[in-house]
Amino acid sequence: MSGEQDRSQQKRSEATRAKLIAAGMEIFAAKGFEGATTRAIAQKAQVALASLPYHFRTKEALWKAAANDIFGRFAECMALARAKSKDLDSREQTRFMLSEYIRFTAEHPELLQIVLQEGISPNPRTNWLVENHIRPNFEYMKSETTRAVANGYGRSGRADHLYYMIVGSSALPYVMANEFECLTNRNSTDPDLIDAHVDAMLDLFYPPAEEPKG
Amino acid sequence: MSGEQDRSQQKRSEATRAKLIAAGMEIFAAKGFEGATTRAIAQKAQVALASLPYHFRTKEALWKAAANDIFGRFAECMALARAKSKDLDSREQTRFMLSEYIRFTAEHPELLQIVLQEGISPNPRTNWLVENHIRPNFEYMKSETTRAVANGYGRSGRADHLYYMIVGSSALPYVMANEFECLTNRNSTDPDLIDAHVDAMLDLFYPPAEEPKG
DNA sequence: GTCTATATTATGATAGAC
DNA sequence: GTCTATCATAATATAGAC
Repeated sequence: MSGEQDRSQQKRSEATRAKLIAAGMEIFAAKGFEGATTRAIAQKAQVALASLPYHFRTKEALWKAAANDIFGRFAECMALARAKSKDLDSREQTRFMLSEYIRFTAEHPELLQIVLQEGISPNPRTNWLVENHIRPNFEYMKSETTRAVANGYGRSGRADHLYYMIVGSSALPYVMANEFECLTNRNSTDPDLIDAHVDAMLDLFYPPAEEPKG
Repeated sequence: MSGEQDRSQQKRSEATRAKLIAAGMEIFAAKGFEGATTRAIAQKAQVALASLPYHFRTKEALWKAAANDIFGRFAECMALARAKSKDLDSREQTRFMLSEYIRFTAEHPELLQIVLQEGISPNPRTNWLVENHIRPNFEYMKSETTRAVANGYGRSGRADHLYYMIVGSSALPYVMANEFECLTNRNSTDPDLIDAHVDAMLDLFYPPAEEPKG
């Protein structure tokens, strides 16, 4: 029946789109927009080169689709973390959110890699990223750090510096996983290393409440 | 006289080399090795395209020359800082070294930008960078953090994480100066902002000795 | 919808005049 | 040593068969 054929073709089309987004994400993250080639993306996705302009019209449209995809996953992860931690006290909630942020970054370094690649030098994608995805997270992180200071356990100081300090110290081992391994002969995404990193980060930015003596 | 002509031509040749290195540094930092084009470099240097292969044979050789140049400046800056702070006590010395590191990064974001661009994904340049330039700095930073812990004012924890945490939180506002401005409408290299960032970093990683009470 | 084939442009490197 | 002109290749995007 043609109805079944339609559905089957639709599924195959959707699968091609998804493969292109996954391959694009990987290569955009690794090489940046200009360094990534559509040939390399199509090859990694194992589809014909012409599928890319067919599904996304341009390289830039694929890039935006990849960015939307990874930021969507990130938003889901953060929403889940917020739901999970809603009954904790303020300090423990903040600590949990930061630890989940670090773990997401370790599992999906492409997020920060794409942001970095396009945030370094002016290009048409910086503004798009900032207004569509980065600013909401920046505002959330600001509210979180403000609340932490108000409740007596957070670092004071400029919110914009604090944002970049937290992002930088959270993400660098995973963004530079390649260099990390080259330098230390260890994989920064080993569960042991991630745990140690999370502990060090929490201790640095939001140390636990001191045990009452005696 | 031909001797004078020789010297004059030698000077002009040296100037062309220097212009290519400066232009290359800027463009490699902004776009990465693969995203940078020799045409763009030659144009920014205001020399003919053919001057690049003449002086450096390949794009890769120019990239190495640019990396050597910026790491050379960095080493000079750190040596000077060490000399200047040699009479301070351990804590103040460490604080001074970190503040000079941050200020160098703010003035020369190309250093970390180049490291980032090539440290994200495996390529023939990662190893070269690590063994020629990054490892010595990593070892120095490790000795510094170890000494800080031994003397009771440093953060304990894994030295490799501490390295990436310090580098990430020091450099991100300047590496992403473009995004920073887009997001906050301020220039991260404003002297006021740099001072505030240095203060926040020192307070976070190496807080000053507590004033004795009364 | 997917493929092969191709038009067009831009790239890294080279040749040869001056 | 520097330039203009060019080669050979690889890039993005499109055309057209199936």
